[in-house]
Amino acid sequence: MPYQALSDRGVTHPDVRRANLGLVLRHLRDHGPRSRASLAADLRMTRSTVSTLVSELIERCLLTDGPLVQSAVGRPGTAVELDGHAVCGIGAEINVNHVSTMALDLRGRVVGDRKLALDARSMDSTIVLGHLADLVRETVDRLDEEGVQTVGLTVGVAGLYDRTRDVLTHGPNLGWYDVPVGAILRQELGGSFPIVVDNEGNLAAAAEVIPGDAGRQDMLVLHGEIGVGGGIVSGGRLLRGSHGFAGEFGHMIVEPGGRQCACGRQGCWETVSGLRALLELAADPDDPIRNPTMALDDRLAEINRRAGLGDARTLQALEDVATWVGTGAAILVNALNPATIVLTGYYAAVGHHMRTAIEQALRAGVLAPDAGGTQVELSVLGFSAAVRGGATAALESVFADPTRVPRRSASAPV
Amino acid sequence: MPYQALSDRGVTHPDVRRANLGLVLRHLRDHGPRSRASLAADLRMTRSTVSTLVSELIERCLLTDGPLVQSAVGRPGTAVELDGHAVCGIGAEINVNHVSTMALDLRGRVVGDRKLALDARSMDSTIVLGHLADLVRETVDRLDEEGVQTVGLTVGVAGLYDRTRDVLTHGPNLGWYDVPVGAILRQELGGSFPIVVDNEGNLAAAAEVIPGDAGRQDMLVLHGEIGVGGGIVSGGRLLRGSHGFAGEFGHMIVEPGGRQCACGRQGCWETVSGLRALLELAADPDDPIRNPTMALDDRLAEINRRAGLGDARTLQALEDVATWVGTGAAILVNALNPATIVLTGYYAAVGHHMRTAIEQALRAGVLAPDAGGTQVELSVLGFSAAVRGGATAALESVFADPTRVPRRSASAPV
DNA sequence: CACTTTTAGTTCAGGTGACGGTCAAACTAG
DNA sequence: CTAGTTTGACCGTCACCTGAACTAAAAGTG
Repeated sequence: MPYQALSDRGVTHPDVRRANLGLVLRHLRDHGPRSRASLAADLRMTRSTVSTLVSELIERCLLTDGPLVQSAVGRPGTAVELDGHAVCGIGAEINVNHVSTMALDLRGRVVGDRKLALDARSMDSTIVLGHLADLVRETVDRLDEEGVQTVGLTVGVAGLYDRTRDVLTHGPNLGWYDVPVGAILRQELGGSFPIVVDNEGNLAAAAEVIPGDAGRQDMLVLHGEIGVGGGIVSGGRLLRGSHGFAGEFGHMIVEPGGRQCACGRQGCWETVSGLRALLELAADPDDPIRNPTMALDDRLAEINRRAGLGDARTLQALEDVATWVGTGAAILVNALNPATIVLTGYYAAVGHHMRTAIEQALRAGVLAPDAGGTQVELSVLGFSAAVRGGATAALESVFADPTRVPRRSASAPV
Repeated sequence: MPYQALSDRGVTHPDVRRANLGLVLRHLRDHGPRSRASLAADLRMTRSTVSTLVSELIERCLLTDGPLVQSAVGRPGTAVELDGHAVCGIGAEINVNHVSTMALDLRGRVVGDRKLALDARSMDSTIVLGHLADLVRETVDRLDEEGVQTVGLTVGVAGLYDRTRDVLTHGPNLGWYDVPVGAILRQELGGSFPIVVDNEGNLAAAAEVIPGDAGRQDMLVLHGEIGVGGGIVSGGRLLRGSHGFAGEFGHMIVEPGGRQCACGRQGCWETVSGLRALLELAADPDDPIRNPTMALDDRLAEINRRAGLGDARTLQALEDVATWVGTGAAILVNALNPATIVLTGYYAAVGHHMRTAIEQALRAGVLAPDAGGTQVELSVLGFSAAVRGGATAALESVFADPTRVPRRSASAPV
């Protein structure tokens, strides 16, 4: 009989410890550094309990004592804060024209950032994954020399990733079908840290969660490039669906009998809200912004420039596309009632010219008054959202169970 | 400073006890009666721990010793099973033409079922709620005399119920706007058990969850009547959205510029997939099945009869509507990737004639091959789904924390 | 039939870890 | 300098899970 994950198992005393260690760690992440005494007040624990928890977290190099904090009267407390110097999580991304990695420390700071340009379509998948493994190995080894332990790797791929079978079933952009990405990478990199593979859009969505921000716990994240995708966050957690295929918004049919889509269907949302629709509306075929060899950032900058100058055609194109974005988003808002819609990808770049029309279409298409209170925001993460989300997901395991990081010698006094 | 729910608080030893008591209770619910020893094996706890947990649950009248079970060799164990005789949860529903309640015991058996016909539109909301409170009070008092304690009431209303403000903001069917249903009922009924109000469609969706059935943990529940609504279940939990407005599928615009909807928009899904669309396609205005005074069940039975006899117009109408149901469902399946779509309301009644066309439209409209593995099923709960879901939701609090039910004297030996 | 084996359920000592009280330390206010 | 306040460490107490020992009840064996 194969290993079967039991639905649940009994809670033991070490579980209590784990839960409380995680609670302290997450509280410091979500609400910033503070003294042991205020931690105790916030978390309704006794000061003695917090003291032992904090000292254990310090032994595990996850916290450090910080500056003294004085509050009105009494003995000042010593603030404790997250220690970024012991562990990191790594996020990676496999795209058509590059593979890249990003390492984040416990505080969410970038401590490693690699990118390798390649043409994935012309190469075998194992070769591409080998290159990615090299990038990861270099990052891990370098950080290891600095005493930083890698706690996990989360890889984002463009396509349908079946999490139940751990296989990329459909990666049309990469030309990959039924590739067991996770298994191949685990073989390449060994088992010193867990390796998880997920859909790129889902990871980018996860990156938009801001711990402690109520408006960022129920989100619809819309990612626009040539294709349109994204993710759904509910109660701070990513909604993946039964196989992990959730978030394929681009192929919702919003206009039956509408424009032909690359997927073979007609009227998919991305045919009217994707980057191609915007470019075709905004410019003639010989216009430089429709030159595919030009860098995307530059083309978007040019669109912004023209819109800023009041160019009628550009503004109209942005408005038309924005109306479709809002119309499609309204469908999802009726179903999901998110607190926030976060626009990423090219939407984030030119979104300030689209926002009004999006919000208008949203109010028109959502049953609940005022679009059910849903706010539209532009992402500030840029195109690194997916790798950042991957690294964050890897770090999440430490916040969930700090005992995954081994105890080291207590802080050596100098 | 008002009471502020802290994001989290420390885990204490009594919490361990609570968690383990709940674990045992839920395991018996999900997997059926079994001996203490097999509980220990399933939950990875020691037999001694299970023994104390079980005896505490018996003291709280939530479990009883059952028959002996013999397995091959060795001493037979005494199975323990859920005891239905101590507590119940109550679900209620406020509809245009009736208010109703249903009480379920811990095993999910119906121990009370009341219904009062009334015309809600012609009455003040407080009067209607007074009638509902009477119904609930009678049920609670009767059960109380039998020694059954009510642990909670969950009320479903048709309309947009804002869970953050605890107010029915928009109830067009009832003609209710900004009615604080929860507060009114709490005043009527006193505070002896918690009262929660939720959207009817959401509760009906929650009722479709089958504990322990993997295919019923990630669901899209579609409820068809004149309007179309439903709910989303993710990981066994209802997705409510930031204000509780999730699940308003009927007003997704699936056909821009399409048929006029009662909500004022054009092309809403319910204009092509609701009961009215089916009736108008299937029969002329003077046909008895379009007679609104005739009971809905009878009209649906007549449609089934005609379809069964092979009537071309009826079959074509069912197929046309089913194609729209599948087309709209495909939009949501792309976004959510549920394991199962459960059809309720009139869909459940005539769904066996719609299923093929729905599945075909689903496969055509979902990016993932084979509709992402999503299965279409017909609900067997009928029109009582919402009250049943409400009662289940109320009982859930006991499964989450069995210590909510007080200890009584140990089983009196006769 | 007595005896061994196997499984079930209870009892009790032991260990983990949170709680609560005490106390020294460190600061402010008068 | 003294009184008052808050912090953080230390320690006894208590809740509750674990594991070993023990009894109970069945089947199999000679």
